[in-house]
Amino acid sequence: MKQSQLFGKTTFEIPKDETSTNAQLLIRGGFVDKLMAGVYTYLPLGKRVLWKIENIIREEMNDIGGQEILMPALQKKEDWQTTGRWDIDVMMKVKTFFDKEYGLGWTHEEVVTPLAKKYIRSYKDFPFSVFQIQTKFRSEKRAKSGILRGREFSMKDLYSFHASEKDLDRFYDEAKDAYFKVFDRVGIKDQTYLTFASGGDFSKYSHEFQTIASAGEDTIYICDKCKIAVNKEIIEDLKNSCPKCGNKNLKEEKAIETGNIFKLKTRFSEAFNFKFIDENSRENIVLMGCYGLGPTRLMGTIIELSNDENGIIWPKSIAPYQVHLVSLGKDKNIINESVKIYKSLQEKKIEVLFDDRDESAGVKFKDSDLIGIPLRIVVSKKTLEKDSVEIKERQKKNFELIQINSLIEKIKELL
RNA sequence: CGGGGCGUAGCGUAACGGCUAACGCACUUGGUUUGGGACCAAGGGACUCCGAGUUCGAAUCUCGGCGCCCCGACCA
Repeated sequence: MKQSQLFGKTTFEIPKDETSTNAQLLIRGGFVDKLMAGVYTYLPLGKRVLWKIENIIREEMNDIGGQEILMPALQKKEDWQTTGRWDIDVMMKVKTFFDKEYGLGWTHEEVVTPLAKKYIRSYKDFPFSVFQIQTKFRSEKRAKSGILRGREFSMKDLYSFHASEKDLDRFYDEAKDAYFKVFDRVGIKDQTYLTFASGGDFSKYSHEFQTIASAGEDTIYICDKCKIAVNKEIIEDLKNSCPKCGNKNLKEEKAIETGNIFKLKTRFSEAFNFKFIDENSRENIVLMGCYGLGPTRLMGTIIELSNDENGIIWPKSIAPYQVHLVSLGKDKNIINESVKIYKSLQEKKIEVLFDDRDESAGVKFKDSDLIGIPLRIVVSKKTLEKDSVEIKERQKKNFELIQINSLIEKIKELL
């Protein structure tokens, strides 16, 4: 992609109404645009990052047998009334000209349960799980912290269905592992803790995945021995101790809830009377689990964790482009060589953003740091005199001069 | 939803109740520059959030609405 053609623009000014790091950097870097409180447009750069995060999640969900579907965001009022959740304050409702009401989905149990019931009757069909990556709507009383808490946001929600509690437990653990694989691949595993939290109206405890960050809204207590944590909301129930080893010496931290998994058990299967026929030809109630992970929140969290005074530092796995090719100077030779390199990278399927703009070196370097692409390659008069280009990793201070004919090799080594 | 703050050009800001609403960034044209947010010259762009009121006169004061941000409560 040529940067001169890129839709979206970097800006030096800090948006007045944004105080969170993620929103400031995303807006300044031209990744997102705010339409209103908690509602953002993802511009080309931001959309690419989101796309990569979603794909990582998608792969891990596929790996544990999740089958991707897409459910409607516009939902039936009657189904929400069935579970008694129609009149919940986070629910956004829409009304037609003829006063017919619909709900906008903030979760999908009310769709997925009747859906599964329609197709599944026999024990032979269990277990199974379906997931989607979709837009959720929540009427937050106060949207805040940039893309960390929006009123419209992207969500991966997985729902699993089981014939026995034992099988639900098994899958629940597999999902837990899959979540940590996602956190590992997007570079925040070390800061992310499996956290005991309240179970809502479904079960005693649920598990959250809490990522340590000063921008976090949650307070958790970490047991260093077990690498697990407890959410403040239940720490007193547990007598201020680790639920695994009883350790009372817990460390308090601020954290962002990046994921949440629940054993729903029979909460929704009962509401919708979702039963199956077992081996003995008897009817049995279905057991369910649900597993949420928000790509947009994950994106914001990663920025909160990975930035410096100059901008974002994207992990390689989710950077909008792998390489930022920056040409300095208007000299024909420089332009020709840069275009040549640009084309050769494209041929090798290396994702490259080519800063071909007629801007000063200062502007280009500042923008490059702000956008935060992992590898920066500079082509200038100086480097060309030695048939070379300069290559620099975003998170490092020093650069290296490298011969143009061995550039591709070097890039592959660094990526 | 309670408390606080703020709405002026695309963005960031200025303007005592009084002249044609000013400046920087961005944008357009021409020229000089090109290794860490360059310079010169010439331009275009505003129903000062909306609606009432006070006043000879309102961006400025008053009331109401809407929006945005922060703190809290609530929440993926």
